[in-house]
Amino acid sequence: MAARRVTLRDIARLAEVHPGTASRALSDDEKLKKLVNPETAARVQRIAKEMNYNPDPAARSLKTRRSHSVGVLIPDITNPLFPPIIRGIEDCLGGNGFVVLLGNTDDDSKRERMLLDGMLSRRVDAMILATAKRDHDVVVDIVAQDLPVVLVNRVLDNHAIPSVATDDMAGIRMAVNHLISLGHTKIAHLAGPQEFSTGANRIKSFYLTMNAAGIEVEPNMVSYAESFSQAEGAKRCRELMAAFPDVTAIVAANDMLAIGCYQAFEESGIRCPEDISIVGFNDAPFSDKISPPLTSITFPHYQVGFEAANLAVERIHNPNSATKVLFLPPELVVRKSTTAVSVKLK
Amino acid sequence: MAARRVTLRDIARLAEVHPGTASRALSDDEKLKKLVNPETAARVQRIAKEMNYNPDPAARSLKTRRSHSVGVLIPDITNPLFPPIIRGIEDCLGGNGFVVLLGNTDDDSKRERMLLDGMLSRRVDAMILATAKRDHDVVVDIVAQDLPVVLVNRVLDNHAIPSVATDDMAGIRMAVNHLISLGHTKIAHLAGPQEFSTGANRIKSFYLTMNAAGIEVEPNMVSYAESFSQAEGAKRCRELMAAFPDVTAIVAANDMLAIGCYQAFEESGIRCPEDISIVGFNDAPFSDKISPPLTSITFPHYQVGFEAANLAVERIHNPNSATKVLFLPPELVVRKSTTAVSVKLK
DNA sequence: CTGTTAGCGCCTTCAT
DNA sequence: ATGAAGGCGCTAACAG
Repeated sequence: MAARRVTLRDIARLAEVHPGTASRALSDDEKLKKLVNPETAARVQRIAKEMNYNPDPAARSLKTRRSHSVGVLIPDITNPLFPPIIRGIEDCLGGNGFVVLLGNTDDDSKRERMLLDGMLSRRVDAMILATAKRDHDVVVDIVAQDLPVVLVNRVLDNHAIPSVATDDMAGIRMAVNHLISLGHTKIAHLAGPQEFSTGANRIKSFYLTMNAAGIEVEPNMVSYAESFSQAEGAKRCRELMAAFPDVTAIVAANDMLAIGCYQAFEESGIRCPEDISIVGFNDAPFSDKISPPLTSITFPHYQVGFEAANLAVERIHNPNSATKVLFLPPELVVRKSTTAVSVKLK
Repeated sequence: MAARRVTLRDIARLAEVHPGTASRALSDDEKLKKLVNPETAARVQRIAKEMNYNPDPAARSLKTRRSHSVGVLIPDITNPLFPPIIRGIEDCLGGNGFVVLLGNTDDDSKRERMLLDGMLSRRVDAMILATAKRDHDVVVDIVAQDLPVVLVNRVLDNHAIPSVATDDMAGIRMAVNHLISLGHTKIAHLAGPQEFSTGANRIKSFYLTMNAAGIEVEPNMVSYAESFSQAEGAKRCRELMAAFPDVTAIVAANDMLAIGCYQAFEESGIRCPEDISIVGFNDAPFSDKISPPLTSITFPHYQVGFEAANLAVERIHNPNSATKVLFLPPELVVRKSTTAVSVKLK
């Protein structure tokens, strides 16, 4: 079995033309294709289809220096934020004839480096990173190689690289204003790691929005999580609640952190939303199913992935295209974890 | 920038040997490597490292007919069951120098075919399928091409292909016996699609276990969902509750279906677990966070993926290795969605 | 132990 | 409009 693969020469022989001609007839490049007699071309194409000929990507790639693959680096596919983004990326890339090489970095630079090297040596045509730090060495390395890069979800401070994300500042603004409109003023922020744009922009927006509303943020009422994880959420929340028993609401930098807070609440018998309101960010799948259903900031994950892939394709075809930085709008989803302040007896 | 890539001839020239020798010195194949003078080999390797030489995968692949990539087909990465499995697959494969090509089929054969063709033409060294039907045409096509295949999560009726999954029958047995031990006898089964081993084995085990306990299953107290989705779960649950108001417990073929039931319960004011107990299957992430936390059958998703990849690697290196079918043990996780029967006033 | 040679399958410039 | 020829970077069979 395993019949020998049909090759360009096979179909050339059958069509009674030279392989070179067959190649042109089958070329995607319109300019080349026009150089061949329409009838011959048609015949070649028909035969190719009949034999269901597929050009060998290795051979083609050896010649053209294109692998028709793009590398995608994410922190961890197990984080529910990423599956829809990846799905968007794959759908777009697949539709354009590319294949994706996926890698999980766990936000560990050594791992990231290794994975990147592997992809580079496999000659990916572009990289899509969901792992970017605010000023990311790896990114500059890649651009130095003249390889197209696009960032998803996290962006650079200087917006120097094509990126697609949601507007973190706008999202947090909605979250804070929602709480304020509910009568809250003692609002804490559980911030994410500041090395990522997501962490940094969200905290910045928190301060800005609070100030704009004329509410002063007490020092230390902003707590820094070291990672976007449930465990960190729980830990920081405990500290926060101990230090500020009169806080009536928390803006968490993402849903994982918020879910960690749930755990801390439960431990100390704090009821949500009766005693405290909380809003998350990302609207991860299942944020609506947990108890209480989490008020969160949602954004179109799938589209973010899709558009990022689109930018990558654009860059591959035209490396000098403009450096687009695209923000898709977030939305507030009010569920059961937020409610109007009640007088809280100390 | 983008200095021309360093090639085998470059390092051969620097090492003052013939490219052929350099190739051997750098070969992974120990048998070949031994044919070269240790000193020469060392020199070549040193220079290769200094120049940080990376063999061109396209060229190598053109020659060797190996791509060092394996294709992975799953129904939908957005289904929370899959991320940990994929992570396991990637970790194992990555550790063995392979790269993963991922595709989402949505359980649609046309899509599957297309994706498969793409991967085949890219000369993947093996395929891992999480999409298998109980007798799967696509699978036989792949084996016909002499390409290693391994199945994850879903297996074939005849176990003719290397596979890794959990023991569905054992899992359901635990679920049913748990319910019985809680005093339930009016137990319904919300079955999954019968085209998949998961659906078929779970229903089979349901009947077997009920019978073994001397409980007769009333006709129609088993309902068939057309897909493993929340929507189907809700729909079938409504029908079930309407037809059998005296049911006190449901065994759902997976968590998605169970969550759908939650929705149906809520609609008709049925309390869980007070009025009805339910157990799911898969213990998807967040099944512990929903309300009430779902009693479910868990199994080591990551390991299942990892082992499947392992089998694939084994097969790549030795196509004639035994056709292993590996079942990892499931476990019952009791949470809040199941409780002892209470007398139910009609 | 090492050099030689001959492609793998495709694209593309140069002739014709 | 098509044929011819060379080579992308690497490996492997064959000499020496």
